[in-house]
Amino acid sequence: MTQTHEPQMILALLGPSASGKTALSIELAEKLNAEIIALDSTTPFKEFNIGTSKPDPLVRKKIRHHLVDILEPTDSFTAFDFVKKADEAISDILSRNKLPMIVGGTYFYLKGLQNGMYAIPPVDPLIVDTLEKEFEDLENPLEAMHQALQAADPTSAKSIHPNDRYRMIRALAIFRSTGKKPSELTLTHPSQSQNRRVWVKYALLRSRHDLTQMITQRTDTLLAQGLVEEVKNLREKYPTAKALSSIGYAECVKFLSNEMDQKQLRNEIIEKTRQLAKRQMTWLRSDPEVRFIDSRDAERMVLEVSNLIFALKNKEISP
RNA sequence: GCCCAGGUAGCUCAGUCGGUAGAGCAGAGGAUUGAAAAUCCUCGUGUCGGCGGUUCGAUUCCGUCCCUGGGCA
Repeated sequence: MTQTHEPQMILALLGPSASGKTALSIELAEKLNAEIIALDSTTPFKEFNIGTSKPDPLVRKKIRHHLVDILEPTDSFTAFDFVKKADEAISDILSRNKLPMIVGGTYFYLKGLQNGMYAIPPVDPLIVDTLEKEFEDLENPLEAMHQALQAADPTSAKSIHPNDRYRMIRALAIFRSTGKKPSELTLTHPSQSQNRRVWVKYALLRSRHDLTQMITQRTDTLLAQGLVEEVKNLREKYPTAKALSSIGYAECVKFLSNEMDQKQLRNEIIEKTRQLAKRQMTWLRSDPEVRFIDSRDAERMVLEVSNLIFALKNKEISP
């Protein structure tokens, strides 16, 4: 660790869906002179507005948001794309002497950003297609897949459940495409200054009861804002857009195809969102670095973070 | 009023040729490295509608009552 490079602090504000991250992030960003990077899988897409609960343009004029509205609805977006773009945004924000603040609930992306991703070229989709076809006609595709994986990379076969079709295909595709065993790949970080970075991660904690209420409330708001109409247009213009299968959108698509009524639509969006929130909580609990806070602790957070920034600038602590 | 079909887990329903019961969904917990708002794993005791009868033993058979559908009057 050289003393010539001062540590760089990155703040993350996490929490389950509808926990109130967005509102709090605006407040914090103003007080901490921060810019926001959206940690989200659907927010990058233009025209997906209501269902993604994007901050409105007025707010975004005040506080700069990165990774929002950067892609056409039919573009693809992966964890790797996120890591690359988020890393660029971090460097950019730091170069302007501001605080990068990552806000969102897609923890899988954050993990990639913090720990790095496999340094392999993208797998040709054709390889995946071929693999799918190879197995689909067999009498027991899952078992055959697992056996193939066992032969290619026993370590992966041990850690991937025989029913986890998606991960088996991915591992086999990596093996076929690179000739390397997925279990032997190492993670590489896109940024050279990675070891200077200090991560401070907070997560908004809410009681299950409160969260359910907030999810219900938000679902009603989205519907009142015209989510169905938005989906109707998007489905006509971009029927193949991947984001149409995300929560809120997928349910509206079903509603528009008369597969459910208005009441079921509302209930299913609430249900799916709650299930998402539950999975998000599992990620957060598994990370010992995450500090859980109550939304009323915003002032304390500002103080803590300000002190940390000051300390880092004066090199009182080392990363 | 009569006839038929039902009343079993929070919901939808299997099942027990009589030995106190199990799936899907919901719910809870977990995993997770290029689709992740995706995908996958684990977790199932409930007066088997009430009361009586037969029986060593009834949720299962019989009787009766109640409730819900549907039909006939």
